[in-house]
Amino acid sequence: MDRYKTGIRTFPAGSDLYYQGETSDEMYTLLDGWVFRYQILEDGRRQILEFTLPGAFLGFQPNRQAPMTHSAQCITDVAACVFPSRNVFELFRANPELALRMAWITSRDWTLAQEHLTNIGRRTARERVAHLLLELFYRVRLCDPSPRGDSIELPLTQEHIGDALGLTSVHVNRTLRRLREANLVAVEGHTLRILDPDTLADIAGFDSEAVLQRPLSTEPRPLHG
Amino acid sequence: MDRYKTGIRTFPAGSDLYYQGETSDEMYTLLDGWVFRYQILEDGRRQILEFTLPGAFLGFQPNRQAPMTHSAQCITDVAACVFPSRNVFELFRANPELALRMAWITSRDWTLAQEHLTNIGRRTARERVAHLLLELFYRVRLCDPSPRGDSIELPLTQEHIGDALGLTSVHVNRTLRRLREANLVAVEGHTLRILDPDTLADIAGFDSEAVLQRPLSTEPRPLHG
DNA sequence: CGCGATTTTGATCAATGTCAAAGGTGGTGG
DNA sequence: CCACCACCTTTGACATTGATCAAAATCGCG
Repeated sequence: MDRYKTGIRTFPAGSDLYYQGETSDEMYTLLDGWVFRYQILEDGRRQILEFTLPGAFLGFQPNRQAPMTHSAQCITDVAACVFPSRNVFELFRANPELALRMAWITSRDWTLAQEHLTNIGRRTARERVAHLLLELFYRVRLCDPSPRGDSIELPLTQEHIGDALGLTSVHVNRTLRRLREANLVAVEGHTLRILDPDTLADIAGFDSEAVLQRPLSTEPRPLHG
Repeated sequence: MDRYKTGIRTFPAGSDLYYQGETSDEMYTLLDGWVFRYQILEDGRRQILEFTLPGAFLGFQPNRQAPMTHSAQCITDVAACVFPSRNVFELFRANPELALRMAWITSRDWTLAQEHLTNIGRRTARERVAHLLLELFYRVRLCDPSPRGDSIELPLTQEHIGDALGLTSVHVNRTLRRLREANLVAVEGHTLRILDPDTLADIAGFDSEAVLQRPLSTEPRPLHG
């Protein structure tokens, strides 16, 4: 895989890796920083589909000539490994193991999207927020297992959270306050502390197995890095 | 692929192909009938993730030992081609083209899930219903191009629609009535007629390209059939 | 014909959105 | 080092959407 990369590039916070509606001839392995995928409606309403962490693979679309179905924006400054998407399928044909990993990665993304669908479609604001915070907490932990403790760095605004959960940022604010008042979480600045993970998981109906989906040793690993 | 199938089986309407929380050692190519994938919360709330039509591939999960993250239920009587999932990865390794197709299929499912996320998260009830009806209309048409015309058979209850859209069936009913009163659609029994596709697409913010995603000839085809 | 499931409608209620304005915060340039 | 500015958070008052509860009408089917 390394042979095909065009190099490592950095992107400033707020910039987009690619845009919905345009074709993209690059793919990315996120090395450092946070990115989110999102869709925009004509009138500006925004749905955040997923927050992606280092290790994520971005920009793959099975149909290369088709315009991207979503955009991807950097939340923080980002470092990413860039690949041309020109010859993905040839590459996959030449390296079956890569195709397998791609299937694995896409499938995991899809499972996460399903959790998000259920979260948005069938849970209350309180449950949704609790669920997202737990998801991000455990995903960040998984991504960087070193800092044991009850807090992570969370570079999101309340608007990000709202757009991911189908809520307004105002309502996210009120919901977070109530969770704070119940001594379940503490969100100060860009730090999230999970004070009562069990109660929170109970509220959220959070199943860490379903959300985290680690690869098994006998099965494919991530594409890169 | 055919060499690996254990055979064609039929399932009655209302039965489940597999259940969330259990492991499954079978995969299915849907040959005839409608199926939906769904998740259930502890208290019974249900989220329908996707309605699947003939040609769909069901039951693949990258991590075979893990319990299924969702269930799959037959809406109508169903005929499906059944495969053991025991040795998917060996199979994929032996047939790289299959892995590629799997990546393609999963990626398409994921794209559809993204549309659903935006639909549920950021659209009003009226927009959601319009969007779903158009999606199903065009997908059914794509699946069976023979019956040109403005109507399709739609074997869903209003509760199915509600559970797919994060609404109650009561509200779906009222919303459908308003769409009918505006002469946009006609839903009688199990037949859906799209009377004014353009206005409807306008309301729904519906982009048929994004939802339908046909394979290109140079790129992978569906797994089977 | 009769029964269970589904659709339809009404009345009322709760959750969340909208609008508006007042604090905070961090970063940047003078 | 300070002042300013853009952006973010927080809070209040009020509006609206969609949920809930309940009951009647209708449909499909044995």
